[in-house]
This record gives sequence, structure tokens and C-alpha cells, in this order.
Amino acid sequence: MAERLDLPAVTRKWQARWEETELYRAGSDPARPKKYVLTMYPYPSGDLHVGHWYPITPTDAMARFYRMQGSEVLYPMGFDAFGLPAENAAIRNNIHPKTWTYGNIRRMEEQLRRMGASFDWSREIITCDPEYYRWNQWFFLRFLEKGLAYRKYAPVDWCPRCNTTLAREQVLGQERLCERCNSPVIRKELEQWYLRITQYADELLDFTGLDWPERICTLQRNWIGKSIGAEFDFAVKGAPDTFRVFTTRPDTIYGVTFAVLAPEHPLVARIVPPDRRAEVDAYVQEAVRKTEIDRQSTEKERTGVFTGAHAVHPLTGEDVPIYVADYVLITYGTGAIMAVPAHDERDFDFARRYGIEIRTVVVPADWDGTPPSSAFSGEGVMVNSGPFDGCTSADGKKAISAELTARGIGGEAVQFRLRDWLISRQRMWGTPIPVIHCPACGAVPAPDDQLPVTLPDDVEFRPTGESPLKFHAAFRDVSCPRCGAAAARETDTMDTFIDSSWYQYRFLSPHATEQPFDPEEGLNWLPVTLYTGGAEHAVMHLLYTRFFHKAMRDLGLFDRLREAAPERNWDEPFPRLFNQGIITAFSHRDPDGRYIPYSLVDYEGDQPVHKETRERLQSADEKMSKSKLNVIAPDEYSDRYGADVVRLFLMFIGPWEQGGPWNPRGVEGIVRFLHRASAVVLDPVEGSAAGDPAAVRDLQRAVHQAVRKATRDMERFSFNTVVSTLMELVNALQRYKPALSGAPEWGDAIERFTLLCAPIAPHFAEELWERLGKPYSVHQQAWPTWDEALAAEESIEIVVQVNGKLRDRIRVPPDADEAAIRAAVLENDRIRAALEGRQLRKFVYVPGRLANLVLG
RNA sequence: GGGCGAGUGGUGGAAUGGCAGACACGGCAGACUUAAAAUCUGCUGCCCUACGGCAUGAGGGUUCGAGUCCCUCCUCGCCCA
Repeated sequence: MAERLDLPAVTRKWQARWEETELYRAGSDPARPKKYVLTMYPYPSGDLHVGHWYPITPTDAMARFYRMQGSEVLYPMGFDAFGLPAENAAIRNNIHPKTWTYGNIRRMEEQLRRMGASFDWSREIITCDPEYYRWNQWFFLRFLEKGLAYRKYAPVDWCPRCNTTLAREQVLGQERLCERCNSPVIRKELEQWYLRITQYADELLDFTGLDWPERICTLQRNWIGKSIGAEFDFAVKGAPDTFRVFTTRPDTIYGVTFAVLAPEHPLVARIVPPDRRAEVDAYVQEAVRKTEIDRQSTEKERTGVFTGAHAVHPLTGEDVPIYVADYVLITYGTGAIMAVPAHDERDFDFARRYGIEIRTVVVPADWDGTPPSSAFSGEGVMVNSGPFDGCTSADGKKAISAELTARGIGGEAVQFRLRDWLISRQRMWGTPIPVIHCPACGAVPAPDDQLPVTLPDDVEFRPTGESPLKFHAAFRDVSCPRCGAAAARETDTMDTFIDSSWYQYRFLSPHATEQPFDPEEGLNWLPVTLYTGGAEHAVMHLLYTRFFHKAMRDLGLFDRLREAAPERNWDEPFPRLFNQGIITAFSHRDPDGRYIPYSLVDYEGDQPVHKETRERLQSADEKMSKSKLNVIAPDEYSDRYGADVVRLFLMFIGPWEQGGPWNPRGVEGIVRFLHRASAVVLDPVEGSAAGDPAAVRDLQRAVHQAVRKATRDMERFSFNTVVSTLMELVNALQRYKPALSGAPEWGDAIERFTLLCAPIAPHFAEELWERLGKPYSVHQQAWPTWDEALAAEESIEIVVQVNGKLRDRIRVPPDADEAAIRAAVLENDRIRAALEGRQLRKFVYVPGRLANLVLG
């Protein structure tokens, strides 16, 4: 056997060559179709682990696949470079976040290069560069002009650990944890900047023309949370005040027996008579201290207090007692509700507790007249509802809304769960919000010619975590652009999700100075052909960028493009999205629950134990994370086996959208595969003949079937089966080689095999290609095609079943018709035996596959 | 509580409604070797000596035929209450 390929050396050799020859620079030949492949850019945390390789490897394969199919491909990479870890590092180590960030970026660029991904590095963007973030500021000013950006005083979510406010989307789960650091958020009242994403709520609910995983659309739909119902004003009895409520169930309005205000509702203070004030105040004080989870929890009993005031039922004129209760949130809807205990579980609990009447007004169609023992929240037929008795819920909703409109107190209304996007962050390492606060003129936008408003280099971090911008006189103290008086620059910075909301456009022309992106380049590449990334961004990045795109569109940024290419989708940033799964690895914990690094794990049989203490360890398959000490660095594997081994293994694990466990043993299988493949392609075989024609046909069939399968599987992102197809092909080539390696068809076979390897094992394929004496580069060759005639089976095997059970198989020519098959089946000995004494009821024939005899 | 997704050998997984378990890991046996590693060959879902039977979380249904479609349930994951 010839010498084995030195895969790490092959990796280094071709990476250097590709870089020298700028092989992956996106070209601009107008004759060739264009594809823009993009995968979510990483945060420069400092070290790339296999979790980073996982999304990149298949997208790189797709970029290569598209190039071989004749397209020019834009496949750029950059860094999401603003954000808190840099600032925390700055506080700990007393270095500027910029120093830390750029250090990490340089290291990660190097690591990314060692993957051998075909990025066009000439397009790199780094969001903390003023060249980039000036355009965040530019967009902010445009949004301000259009009323899409505004400032308001409101309750906001505050992360005490990160020392900043967060957007609603960045507060996760029922526990309301900070998306970054997992600490529980608290509520504060602050004046902050918002983007009016709610203006696009309806359009964001429209997913037509999006080839996205259904799951992501559903998540966004739920998050936006459109509900249609009615809104109306309750008049307070004996006072000039009114308060507005929203309900999704106007058909239950005759069942209203009380109303509830949120403890924070401004009306509370006004309507409470003096004799009840002490009790109500005490309740309100108590309520505002509770977290939202406590208040909304279904476990706890619902509490409240009677205000002493009454409202007037809008239709019946009855007195409706007004309560304050903490299960009504000031942040949702109008902060007040009409309560219908018979048809709402929470209202039902509350009414039970305080002895309030429960009045059934909607019943199921088959109702037997007995009062239900719990709230009936379904739809049905209206009863006890005056003129509306007998209406269905659906009709009743419309009729009641119309009635409210007729009385001039409300009407049909739509409520969204989606809130405007809070973008202010009380942090230093982000894009400065380009606004100046003037005592006379108020919040004044920085003039365009003052952009970019840059972050100062000489900052001093405080251990408290407060933004140093607040204390930086040169940054803060400026004169008002409008009146010239002494004024203060805004010291809050923008949410870093602003950066990623439009980065796909900056890649087109990362150094454009007059506009965010060059429309000519846009016309070349847009919209993005394929976007990939993690599903965890469903209601953050992926929602924000859809909003941002639509806002950019409404600023006119795509007008010229739409005019030149009206057939393309200019309403969405990413018409086609694919979510990869998560790559996991074993973590190990000692009996005290502490995570133990791999370097301290030993095995006694299958039982993991602590290398030193010999304690038994608990292992679990978990998402890779630094805190769980189960992060796998690809470097060790890459240095030992070459980058292609890591790439192939990641693709081989299983379906890309499912993710899967990293398994060092499985890596060995890939190494074996590459060595067997290189041996079968490169090793000479002595004394081989021209080969007999039947064997040649078998070889061609194997090759052409593999080409067909690999092509189809690439197109449907089924990378694991692309790899297994190539493994099968190598197994077949090994079988045929001794007899056929002298035949001309053999050369064709190994050439096609090498080309099939190119997208998924780029270094390996390049080396084989060169050793086969072919011209550089394999990545500039055409993807192989298959010939259906050569891929066709010579004879086909028909499975013969009796009553659905396998009884025999017969071989027939591929063109055999049903009559011929039937004859052959009935002649078959085993079938005749089975037929003995029974009657053939039915003969089912599936062309080319199977015959099923149904016997009586 | 609601929505979505998943459940297939010892393991990762494959399978346009048509031969369940491709491909690989691991295991077993053998070859090569003084020996080991590497490599190669064979076997490897369960039951049965065999014929054959049973098997895709459980139960039902549709169908000539169900891992795949429908219904009910269980378990796990994610999202929302």
C-alpha cells in the first residue's frame, strides 16, 4: 500500500494556496447567476469551538456546491463585536473593550481560516468599527424623522447583573431571566428610546413568500400575539372619570359582574374614597413589590381589594364594583379589565374568593341548564344577554362591538402582544445614540455631518459596572446643535441587535462611505439566497431584522432595486431560512454537582470517575457551554486529522436541523473513510485489465447513482446522507478496483468521486485532484452530472408478498409490464405453494417494486 | 393548560405509504503480526435447533400494505400562558 495521506499537511497546504490565489473572492461576471449565502455571524468570544463549526460547515459546503453548479457566490463573514462580555473583561482586567474585542477577533479570524471555509474575507465587517456603527446612527436619525424612533417614560425590564435595561424579547421565560446572563430581571420606571416595531405588527404576521421553518413562523406569530376583540370606556359612577378596557370576548359582556384595575393604574388614586384609602394603598404597595411571575402564577390565590367605587355597565347600566387586583398587569392591554367570572378562569377564582356574582351568559350548544362548576371559556350561544340572546359567540362579538360603536364608547379593537423595541442600553460598549439633550430644546438629533458619534478611547471603568460614558466629560459635554447652549450628549448606547438587523446589507459594500450599502452591489446579490442560524433567535434577531428591512424599504433604500428587478422579493430580508440544531457533548458532574473538565475525567469501564478522587461522576449530554466545561475545541482534532475530518464528522452526525452529540469515536470512522478513499483513488493496482463489460456497467451504475443521490441530498440539506452516499461509493469502488482499474471508465469514476467530495471535504478533494494530474482548482470545476441510463438498474427485483407478508423476490427486466410480472409470480414455486387451496382475491402491483397477492 | 417538534438495534442514525435498521460507531470472531497498534475479512434487532414468528413509545383506525396517514394516550424537548 502506498503512503497514507498526511491530512493535516494537506489542510495547511491548500489553505495557503487558496488564500494566495484569492480563490473565494466573490466575482461579478454578469453572465453567471448569483447566490448570496449567509450564516449568522459570531460574537467574538475568543475561542471557536465545534459549536461554531456546526452551522458554518454545511453552509460552506452549500456555497461550494453552488459555485460548482455555475453560480457566483457571495459568502461573507464578520463579527458581532459590540456587547457586554468585552465590557466585563474591561472591568476585570482594566483594558479597553476595543483591545479585548479586536484581540479576540484576530484569534477567531485565524481559527475560522483554519476551518478552510470559503469566506470572502475582503467583505469582512466588524460592528464596533465606527465605519460600521455610523450607519446604525444614520438609521436611527432617519427613523426619528419618520417617527419610527421615539423616547418615552415607562416601566422597563432591568437586569441588575448587566446593569442595563433590556427589550421584552431579551427577557426569557416565565422566570423572566436576562437573555445574556440568566439573572432575574426587575422592573424600573425609566425614560428610554424605542423603535416602533408595532407599526409593522400586521405586516410581520404575513409570512407568505417565506420559505422558513414553520416553527419559527409560529414562534413569531405567537410573539406578535394579535388578538381581535373590543375596547370600550367604563364610566365611573358619580365621577367624571372613565377607564378603558380591552376584551377578546365582547360576547360575554352581559356577564360582567366586576371590573379590575391594575395596582399601578393611575385612576386608582382618584376613585378610592377616603375611608378605603388605607386598605387600598397597603394592597398596592404590596403588589408592586411582587414580581410579574408571582402575580401571574396560576398556583397562587388571586387577591385584590375593593376600591369602594363603582363603574357603570355600558349596556345594562348596572353598578359594577371596581377592584384593584395584581393579576391585572399595567403593561398588558389597557391595565384594566372587565371581569366575567363565568367565562374566565382567573375572574372565576377571584369572584369565588370575594363572593362576587357569577353570571352565565354563554353556554355550549348542548347545555343542560346546570350552572357549571368552573369557568366556561369556550365559545357557544349567548343567554341572559338581553337582545343578543341566541347569538353565537362569533356573531355576538361583532354585534356587541357594533353596539359599543353606536353608543360612542368603543368598538372593535385589535390588541398586539408585541411591544415597541426598547433599544437604550446603559452600557458603554455599543453604538452611541446620536442625540443631544439640551435644557432648552430637549432631545436634539445630532446633525448628519457630525456622524459618526464615536466612542472615546480614554475611558475608565468603574467596578460598579456603570457606563463610563456617563462620567466622560469630553464625550458628554457638548453644545446644542440647535441653540448652541451647553448640553449633554445621550450616554446610553444601542441594543446590539441593531447591528445585526441590517448587517446582511453591509457585506455588499463594507466600506461604502455615502450610504449604508451600494445599490449596484445590492442588485447583484439581493435578496439573500440562503440564511442559516440557530432557532434561538426566532423572536429576537429574526424578528428585528424583518422589521428593520421593512423600515429600510419604507425609507426608499430598495426603490431602485425593485424598479430594476421587480420579480425579486424586496419585502423580506431572508426569503429562505434554515435552522441548524444544537451540537451537544457530555458534561460530567461530581457528587456535589460541580462540573468537572474532561482533563480530570477517567473511566472505570463505562463509569466516568474523577481522575484524582475516583468519585463516580454523573454524565449528561448537554449543549456545549463554557460553564458546563463540555466545550470541544476542534483544533486538537483538526491538527491531528485535518480540518476535513471535523467537517465531515459534523455533517455525518445526523440531520442538520436536529443537531446531535459530538462523539470522538465517530471521528475515527471518518478518518478511516478518508484513508480508504484516498487509497482507492490513488494507489496503483498491478496487472489490472480492461475489465469485462458487465462489471464496467456495475461500476458506472454505482457512480451515476451516487452522483444522483448526492446532488439531490445536497439540494435538500441532507448532509449526513451525502456523506454516507460517498462512503457507499468508496465501498463499491474498493470492490470493483481490482478488476477494473485499467478500464477507461475507472478514471471517470474516481474523477467524479473526487468532485463529489469537493464541497464537503475541500482540502482532501483538492489534494486528490492534484494527484490525479488535474488543473487547479477542484473548486472551480463543474459539479458532476449523472446519466439516467447509466444509473438505471439492469434488472429489477420485485418483492413478492402474500397478504402483505414477504414471501419471495423475483428478478425481472426493468421494462417488464404487469402481465409479465403476474405470470412470473404465479409460476414461482413458493407462491404456488402458498396459493394451494386458496383463492386469489386481488393482485396488487407497484411498478418496479412489489407484487402483493391478496388471498381469500 | 395551549401550540409546535421528537420517540426506530448496545450508540448516532437511514427509509417518495411498498424488502425496517442504509451508512457509521461499538461489540464478537478470524487474517496479518513474536506481540500490540494500524489494516483487512466475516458476523452483529429480538425469539426459535429449524421452519418460521415478533419488532419503529402504548393502544386503536384507514389501507392489499403503515416507522410514514388519522384518532386517543404516555414520555422527552422547545415556545407561550
